[in-house]
Amino acid sequence: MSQHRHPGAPGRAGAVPALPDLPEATVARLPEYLRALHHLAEAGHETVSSEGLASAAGVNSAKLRKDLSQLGSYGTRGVGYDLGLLIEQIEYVLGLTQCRSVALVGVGNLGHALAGYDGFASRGFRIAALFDADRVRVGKEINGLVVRHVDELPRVAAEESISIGVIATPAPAAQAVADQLVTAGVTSILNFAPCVLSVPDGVDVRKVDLAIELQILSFHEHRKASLTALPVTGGTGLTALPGGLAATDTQEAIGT
Amino acid sequence: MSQHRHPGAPGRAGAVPALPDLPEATVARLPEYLRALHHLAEAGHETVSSEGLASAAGVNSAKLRKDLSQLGSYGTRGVGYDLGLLIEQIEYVLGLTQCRSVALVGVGNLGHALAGYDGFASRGFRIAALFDADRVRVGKEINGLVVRHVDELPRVAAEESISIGVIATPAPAAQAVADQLVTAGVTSILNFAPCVLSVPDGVDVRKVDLAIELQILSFHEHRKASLTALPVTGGTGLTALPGGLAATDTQEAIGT
DNA sequence: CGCGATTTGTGCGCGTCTTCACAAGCGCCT
DNA sequence: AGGCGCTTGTGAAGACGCGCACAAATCGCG
Repeated sequence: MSQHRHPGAPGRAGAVPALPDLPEATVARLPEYLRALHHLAEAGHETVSSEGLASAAGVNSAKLRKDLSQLGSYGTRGVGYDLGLLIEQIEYVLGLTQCRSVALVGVGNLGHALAGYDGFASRGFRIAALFDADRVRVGKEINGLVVRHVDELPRVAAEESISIGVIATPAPAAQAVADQLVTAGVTSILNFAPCVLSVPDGVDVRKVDLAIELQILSFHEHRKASLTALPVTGGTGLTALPGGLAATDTQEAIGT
Repeated sequence: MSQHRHPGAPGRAGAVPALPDLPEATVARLPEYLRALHHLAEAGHETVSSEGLASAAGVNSAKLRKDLSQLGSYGTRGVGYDLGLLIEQIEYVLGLTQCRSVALVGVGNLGHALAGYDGFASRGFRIAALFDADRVRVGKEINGLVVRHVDELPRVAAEESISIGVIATPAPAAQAVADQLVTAGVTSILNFAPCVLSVPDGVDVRKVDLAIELQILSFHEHRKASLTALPVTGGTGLTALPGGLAATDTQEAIGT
């Protein structure tokens, strides 16, 4: 235990070390920690305490320590965490040590923006191919990539060893595209179309629906409005706090 | 109890009926139910069972019933839910009976796409103003709206009675924009910038980070790859299911 | 060398969310 | 009118996640 044991250090060749089955909530936060770590590293820091990293990531420090402890013991008591080591570990666990190729289907309004989004490349993702079903868009060049027809998906996916598919088509076309992606061997899909995708077992689907986010905010607006309408109920109401409180990720400062 | 009581039917004038304090997880699913309901209504259905609506929304039927029961009793045993009534109720709870005005700050790559996204208008949101700090972009017209300088935000926000602010700026500018939005009286923010926002109490912030979604998928890819590397452990491995299984919202079909 | 300051790692209690299973209620058919 | 099948609404139990609080460990300094 005293010896630093890297459960899955990149140096260890072959024999994948069976990732330690992290809780889903932890996995969802690791990318945020990673971003905060890179930010701190660029600022010149060598180490960081759980408190410092937690505030940079917008989470509770105990939660952060518990999350990191699930990756192994990479901190030093009394000192904190070594930035380089921690970045290396999280990137390994997230599978970012290899550059992953992404296929983007649907270069309409949103797809066009995604194709040009530089946040992907900077995180180790390479948009390897663009597809669309509209013959008008096929052949157009976006950000150095030529839009291909979606029928070419199986062939190109095999050539480029696509590991993630992004669906940015209208909702009616999304299921067919998902089927084609699955047939082409893609086992992870990020879906921006506002619909439920049906995929076989073993395929991961994450959905991002921009309108849903607004509707959730709308609910909270509605609730806040209904509360201020009867200001008698609550205790002191909105007591103006110091104001330095950071809202946690996708969570409102009010309520709890 | 036998009498249908609408806790907050839109007909009831004045005296906001104190929304019944829904669980956050339920609120996050209501928009998905709403979308499925509209879809079913367009298909000509009058009523729907919890099973039918659940599969259309990609969730467990028991969960759906519990979610809807928190709004009140709007189903009929032996029959199901009345589409029209349920749509009306959910829209009321989510605060969608009034059209909400949205201010979009940052009309770069992503912001440009958001400004042209028709999924907002169809859900009752009106993009009322566009802002940017770059003088080059100010004055440009996008989708019938003129881009204004961000300094005009306070004045315009008051004129247009903005209720939600969307931040689509680069990360370094996001905090300053958030501060300006808060100062202008906006209490709900949707943040696309990859950074943590610090806002005073009472302000809701939801964050959407496209790169994080990809990193989560990358983790699952990595895990799946490490599992197939040792095919002895699991039971029968990927037993090809009938294939009609719907993946639940932002949740993978594998695992658990 | 010892001690105190500091920080990590974690056991534990609590609240939330999910799921099962079933009683209660409704409509239809005979 | 009565019974039967179907569906909702909900109690209870289990799983999961969160945050406190503290023991264990490490560094620096006298």
